[in-house]
Amino acid sequence: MRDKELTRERILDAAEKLFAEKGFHETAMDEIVHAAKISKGGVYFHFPSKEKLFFALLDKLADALQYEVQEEIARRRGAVNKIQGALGVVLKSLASKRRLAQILLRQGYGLGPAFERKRLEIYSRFAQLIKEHLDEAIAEGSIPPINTEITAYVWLGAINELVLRWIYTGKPDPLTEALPTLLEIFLRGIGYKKKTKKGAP
Amino acid sequence: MRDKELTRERILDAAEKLFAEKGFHETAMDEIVHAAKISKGGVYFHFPSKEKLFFALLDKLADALQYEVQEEIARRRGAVNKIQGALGVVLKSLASKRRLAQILLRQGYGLGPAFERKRLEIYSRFAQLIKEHLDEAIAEGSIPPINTEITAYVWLGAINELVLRWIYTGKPDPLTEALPTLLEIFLRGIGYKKKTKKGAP
Amino acid sequence: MRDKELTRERILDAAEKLFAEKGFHETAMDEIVHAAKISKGGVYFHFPSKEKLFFALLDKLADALQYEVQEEIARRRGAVNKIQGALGVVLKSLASKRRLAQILLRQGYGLGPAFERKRLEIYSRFAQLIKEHLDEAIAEGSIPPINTEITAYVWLGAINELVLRWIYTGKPDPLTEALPTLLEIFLRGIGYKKKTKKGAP
Amino acid sequence: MRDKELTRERILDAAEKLFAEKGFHETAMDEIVHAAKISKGGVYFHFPSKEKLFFALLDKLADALQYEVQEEIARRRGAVNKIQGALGVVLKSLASKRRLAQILLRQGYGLGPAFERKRLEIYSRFAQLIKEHLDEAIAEGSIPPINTEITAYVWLGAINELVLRWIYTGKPDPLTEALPTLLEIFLRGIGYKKKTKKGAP
DNA sequence: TATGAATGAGATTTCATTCAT
DNA sequence: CATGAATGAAATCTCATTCAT
Repeated sequence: MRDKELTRERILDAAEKLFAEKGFHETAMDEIVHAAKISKGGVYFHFPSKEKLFFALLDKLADALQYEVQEEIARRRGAVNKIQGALGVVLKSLASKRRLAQILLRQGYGLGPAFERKRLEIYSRFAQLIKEHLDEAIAEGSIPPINTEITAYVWLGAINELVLRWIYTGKPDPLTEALPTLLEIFLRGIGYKKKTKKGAP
Repeated sequence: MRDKELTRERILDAAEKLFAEKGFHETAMDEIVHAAKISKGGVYFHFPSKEKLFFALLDKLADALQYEVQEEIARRRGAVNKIQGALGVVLKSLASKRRLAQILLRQGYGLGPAFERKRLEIYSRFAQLIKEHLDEAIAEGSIPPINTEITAYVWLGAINELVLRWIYTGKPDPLTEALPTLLEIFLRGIGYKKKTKKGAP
Repeated sequence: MRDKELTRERILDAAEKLFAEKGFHETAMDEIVHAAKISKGGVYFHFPSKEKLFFALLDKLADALQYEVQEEIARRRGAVNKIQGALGVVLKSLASKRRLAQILLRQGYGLGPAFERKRLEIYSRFAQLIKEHLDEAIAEGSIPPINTEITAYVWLGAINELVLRWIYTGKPDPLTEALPTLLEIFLRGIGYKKKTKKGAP
Repeated sequence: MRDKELTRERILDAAEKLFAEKGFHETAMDEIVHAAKISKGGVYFHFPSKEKLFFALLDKLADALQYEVQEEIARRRGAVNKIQGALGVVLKSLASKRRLAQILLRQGYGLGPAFERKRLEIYSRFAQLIKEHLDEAIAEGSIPPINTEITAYVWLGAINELVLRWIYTGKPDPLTEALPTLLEIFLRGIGYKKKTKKGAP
């Protein structure tokens, strides 16, 4: 029982490392088998195919990130504040876990319909999260009405691109240095105006 | 003499169709050979490898799009106006040429370092274009200072994601329906304020 | 477990037959696969490339021949006598195993540097064997001093050429008919004088 | 007319260089075409196939070497003396023209029956030359009777192996350093006794 | 004579997956 | 649960040769 879980984890860890470094097609099952110190049959016992293994990994990573984000959201008050916190967590997480970023943001494109569906599903989870709080912010009156669905995808895409660029060029260093500009663009983009201290013009 | 160019085009056309439909790895050279009505050796005479063929295609498509964008930019006056025009052209182009979108935005991720480098190179061309005009807008005083490089990538990523989603879900239909929201978010995000008619409050 | 070894042998046997008959380049992996009654992947499981398979075969054959030679050497007394025995064994072996001769003597030339290095390595094993006993014969006083290294290669080359000619022209028939002349040339060449019965002039 | 010959020579030169360096199979017609600064069709105009080109080259080189050898033979008197001169010329020629050695001695093995036939034909030319003078030496009474055909091939093989080893290991350096040992082995091998000055025992 | 684009059969190699042990 | 030898379809790429210009 316990061992079973351990083996599964070992496989997922090996897969995470290799998929992140080399991509899905460039990684051979043999390599995963070797890195996980298990046999071929062993991997196929736990995961029925390479594709399913990849998807299981995506789910695992997305779940973990979503969990962190939701923790942060729960910790904060106010829709816009929650959003700011969430963005910060995402950037910090991706910055500190390069592999996570590589797999979640880079892999799963152009690998055929099944892969794209999976990616879309995962992204829509996060888009939904953003959308909800944007809708809440509008309801609160913190920001003017806007198409929150499009906005959510705009934000996801923006983050995706910035992180990808950071992975490859190393800029900005650290990645989180982009956070203030990003927040400025995002919040201004949705018409949010910082509350000024009393007596401001 | 002339025929040489024609054959090259025929190969590129076949490759464009197939790569767009099925992706890089899912497309076999045999299929391209067949679709282009040429022999295997013929393809390899013009392109030394499948990868090089793919890159040549990316360049060709990116060049065409960039050309359209720059035409539009040249046609307009005023940095912000140019930017608006450019975004419109990009969205319209991608909307009307699904293949272009599929190849430029979807392929080339997670296919290994060489592919990512190429994608980065192409994206940076467009980022540079955006950046230049943003800098100009700041110089003109049309918008307040901002990190224009990050902004450029934010925009590219946002467009990328929206188009990808459109390709898969068909929403929004038509894609260009997203343009007003997009412009609103983008322009507001950079602090641009629509010039109000004289006498407005 | 045991089967693994058997498969390996089956592949090597098929390769021996085909390489001997048709040469390295003229033999397709497909033919070996078919002759060995195994799958393509099966061959590649045991040998990572056609070249490596060829080298493994060379080693196997050279090992076997060397073993026979050393057995004969151990069986005899006296350096010159050992040498005579060894030459006899080599010629008899090559004469009775045409394939061995074809592969060891004919293949591996002009197939690129890696092949030549291998051939050189194998030949130097036999050259070393000859050299040792020549040195011993000198030490014993059976023959006058001479450059034994050059002599060893001279002998190898001579045998090589004779056997090659025999393979192609069938002359001399049988090959071993050349043995007396060969021994005469070789032994006289190193200044060895047959011990004459007592009282000879 | 003159140009035709020049082009032919340019092709042969390029082929000589490449075949010597990389071997027959490793050398692509494209490379020869490029090195000879001619077009594909041009090469095929002068030589109907790659194989024929190779054979033409072998003939050219063998002819040149044979010419040198015969010049030397004509210059000397006495069968044994002629033989000594011929061996010296061969070794000096091969030593100074590495390419010649590489092609004449290394190539043409294991490349299929046509190649072997060609090699045999060329070697038999030289074997014949040696045999003739050995027979003469016997007729002169300079050496005792012996199987001169076998002896001729023994010598050829010995030279072949020594030169091959020199090409790869660089030893002996210079190659001609092996000449005295070689002559000693060869001449002693055929029972030749150096004429001693008057009054020798 | 010369060119070089085009041919197309064929070669080696890869790799996800299976299954007897 | 685990092993790893074996499968076999499929993929990319090579290259001697041809032929219209």
